[in-house]
Amino acid sequence: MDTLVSIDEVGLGRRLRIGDLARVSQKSARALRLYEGMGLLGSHRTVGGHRYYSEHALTRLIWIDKLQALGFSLPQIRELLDALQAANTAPEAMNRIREIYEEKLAETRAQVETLKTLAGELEDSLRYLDGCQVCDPGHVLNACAVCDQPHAVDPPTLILGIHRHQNQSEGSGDS
Amino acid sequence: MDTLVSIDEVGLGRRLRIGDLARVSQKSARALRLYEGMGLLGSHRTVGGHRYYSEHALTRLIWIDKLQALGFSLPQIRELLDALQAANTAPEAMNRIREIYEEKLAETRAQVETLKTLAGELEDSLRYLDGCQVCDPGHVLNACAVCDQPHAVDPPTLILGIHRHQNQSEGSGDS
DNA sequence: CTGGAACCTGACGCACGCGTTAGGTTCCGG
DNA sequence: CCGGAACCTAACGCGTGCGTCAGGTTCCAG
Repeated sequence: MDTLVSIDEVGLGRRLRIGDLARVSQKSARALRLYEGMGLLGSHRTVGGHRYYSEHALTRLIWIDKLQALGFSLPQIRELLDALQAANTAPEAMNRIREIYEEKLAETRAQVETLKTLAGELEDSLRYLDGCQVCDPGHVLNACAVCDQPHAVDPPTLILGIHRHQNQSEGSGDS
Repeated sequence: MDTLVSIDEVGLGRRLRIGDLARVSQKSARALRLYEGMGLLGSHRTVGGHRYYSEHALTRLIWIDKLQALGFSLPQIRELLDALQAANTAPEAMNRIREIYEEKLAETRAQVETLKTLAGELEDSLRYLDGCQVCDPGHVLNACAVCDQPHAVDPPTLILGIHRHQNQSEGSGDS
């Protein structure tokens, strides 16, 4: 069915080649080699030097992907793994993970709030622009520049920033 | 022409020097010059070449900052301004803005959902790690590697990715 | 008028996460 | 056994957003 190599019957686990893993993981082969070079992902090699991966590699890649989405850089992910290696006992290692995850959780929640706020500002701006629908279509941009027609509300920040007067040269200052 | 009048009394309002603007905007002077070079921010110059900004510059910078937080790159912000310049009528310009903002709004909402999901996974992982608290402190990392103690639930993805066996070389034995 | 702070224009550096040749080797179905 | 697809390493390139000299000029309080 799949282009996946003949695997199932082998019983030795899934031996994915780099192209296969790239496909299933949605990463490029380049990325996989990079991750390996950075110590984020292991591989086996054939005598000829070709990489082979077990199915665990996919788990690892999904993990990496999520951490990336959470804002970890690859070096940071590396540090996380290093911290594990450095730990002598399992609880010690897990506590390190816990610390990092807790910190990231707080960051992520904050980021969610930030984005929600910004989304709200986008909504405000879009609502504000509804007022522009009624502008005279012949209204010259320069004469309007974010519309001097009466609006129900004050221009949101995301609109105000667009105002003329800022780009190359302002005319003599005047509101 | 140039209303380079010395507006002493206006005080804090107008005529900011680059260092002043940098302070109030939380941007570096380097960034301000960069923005200007990219056409995102205008300035006046003294005869000697020093930059001066009106208070509108701060509005523009706040705008830029929010767009950056929304994921716009500086070139994209530039394009946005270019699109405005290219528009002949105000409604045309505003419709362009509207399109871009609507698209970004959708993106942002999606991003919020993604981050919420990931935050949830972090929470799951932290809860899971609670089970590790009871591990034998002498538990050797290699013998545990994300703990082989009984947990109430299955390891979340953000924990599974940590499992040993992936880094440099796997032992051939599957676990 | 003067001195030191602030500013100016290059220009190079850096961190990040890959993409993309280039030139050669290996693998595997037929 | 063969040929083309897939793989290998090495190395340079790119887009993004600045930081950071270096070397010189300007501004303004005193």
